[in-house]
Amino acid sequence: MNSSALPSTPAPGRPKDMEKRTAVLEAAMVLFPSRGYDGVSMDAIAQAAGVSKLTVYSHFADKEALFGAAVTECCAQLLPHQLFVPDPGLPVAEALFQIARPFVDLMMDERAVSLHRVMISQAGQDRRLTEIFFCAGPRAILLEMESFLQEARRSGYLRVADPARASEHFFCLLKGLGHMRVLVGLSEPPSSEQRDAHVREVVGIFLRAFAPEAL
Amino acid sequence: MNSSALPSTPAPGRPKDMEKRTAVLEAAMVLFPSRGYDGVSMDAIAQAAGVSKLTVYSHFADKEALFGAAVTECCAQLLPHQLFVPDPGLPVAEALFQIARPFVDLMMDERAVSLHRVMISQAGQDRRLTEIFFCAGPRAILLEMESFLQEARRSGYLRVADPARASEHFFCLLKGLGHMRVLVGLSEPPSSEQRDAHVREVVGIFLRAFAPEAL
DNA sequence: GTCTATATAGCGATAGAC
DNA sequence: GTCTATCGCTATATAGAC
Repeated sequence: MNSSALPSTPAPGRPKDMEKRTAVLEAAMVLFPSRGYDGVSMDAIAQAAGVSKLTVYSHFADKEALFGAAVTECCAQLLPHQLFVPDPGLPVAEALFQIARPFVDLMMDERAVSLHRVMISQAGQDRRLTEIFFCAGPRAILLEMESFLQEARRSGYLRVADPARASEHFFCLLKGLGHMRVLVGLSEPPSSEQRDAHVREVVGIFLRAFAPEAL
Repeated sequence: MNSSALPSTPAPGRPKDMEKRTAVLEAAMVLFPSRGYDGVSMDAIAQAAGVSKLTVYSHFADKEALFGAAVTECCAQLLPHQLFVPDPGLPVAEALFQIARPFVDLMMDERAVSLHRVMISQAGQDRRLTEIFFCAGPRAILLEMESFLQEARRSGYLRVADPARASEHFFCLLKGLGHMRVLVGLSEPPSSEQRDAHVREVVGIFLRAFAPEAL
């Protein structure tokens, strides 16, 4: 598409183009989650990016388009961070802990919390964007867990009739009331020790519910 | 305070006062949760209430005060609706179902969902308001469940070391992924049959995790 | 392609008539 | 106590100079 090797006309003038575009996008990725869609103006984004407002409009059609790009990029950057795959051959309880502990850290991450807030506050506005968020976030994690549970069932370590549903239960327990409290701004994220204790408790419940042998 | 029996001066002119006040408050209780704090203007509230904008300002100091009153009233109207007390003498599984089923209905109630959305989107704005919401909502339900679990433990029907934590787990499982999907606007609330099945599954998990005998 | 300056519109909150 | 009309401010989006 883009001819980039012509000496005379090296594509009519776009050297700093991408730099400014990413500056704008990065500013939007910080401001939108932290202050909400209505809470941040195009001026604020332009100022934070160190460019003029019209430069923002030259790269993104309007505010909604910039918001969509920012959310999409946030999803992409937050998730692959760590896709919870436990070491093979570990006892089930340990494997579950290795999956659960980074998940709790992710859920308490300030950026993830802000992203949740802004997606919830924009519910019903842009369905395609919601699906992007959900598929890149919750859905991806759930699928990872589902395949782990299928393997554990095949090996006889767990008795899960419906791995997809069991995955939902597991992560809902992990989020717990703590996530809700942080989401509404009532609590600070828990300490590392509190997270450890919480994860251990949840893993215990999950095992009592789905382990083949009775405790 | 208010002398209401003087024939000559029946309190200098306040007959329709409360009527308009409630009209304004009811309009705010509908509009704020559905369109968000920034999404609704004082003009819109005045128009929906059928009064002038200055009438709104005569009853509520500013937009924040009106928002606070609306949220507080929403909490009061949504909760006492049904404070989940099961019939005494019922089997534990049945009692849990009687607690859980109306809770799921409440969580899927459009007004409750909208209230969640607006509280989450306003996180960090007004801490006192957040506490009003949390105490009137989640906290009240959790305390009810906690006392039920204490009684069940005393009777030997359940083996819950920490009733408060077990209550959290129970309701987090009940909310499940479905609540999240509705919250972000990805799914419609589930059908009555789906809710039944979900509640039965969660009660089963809870019992396998906390019942004294193994399944 | 980028910036300063501006058009247009809507917001929260207020002043004065009845 | 209630309403019409308006101020002051800020937002999105655009027009013209370099």
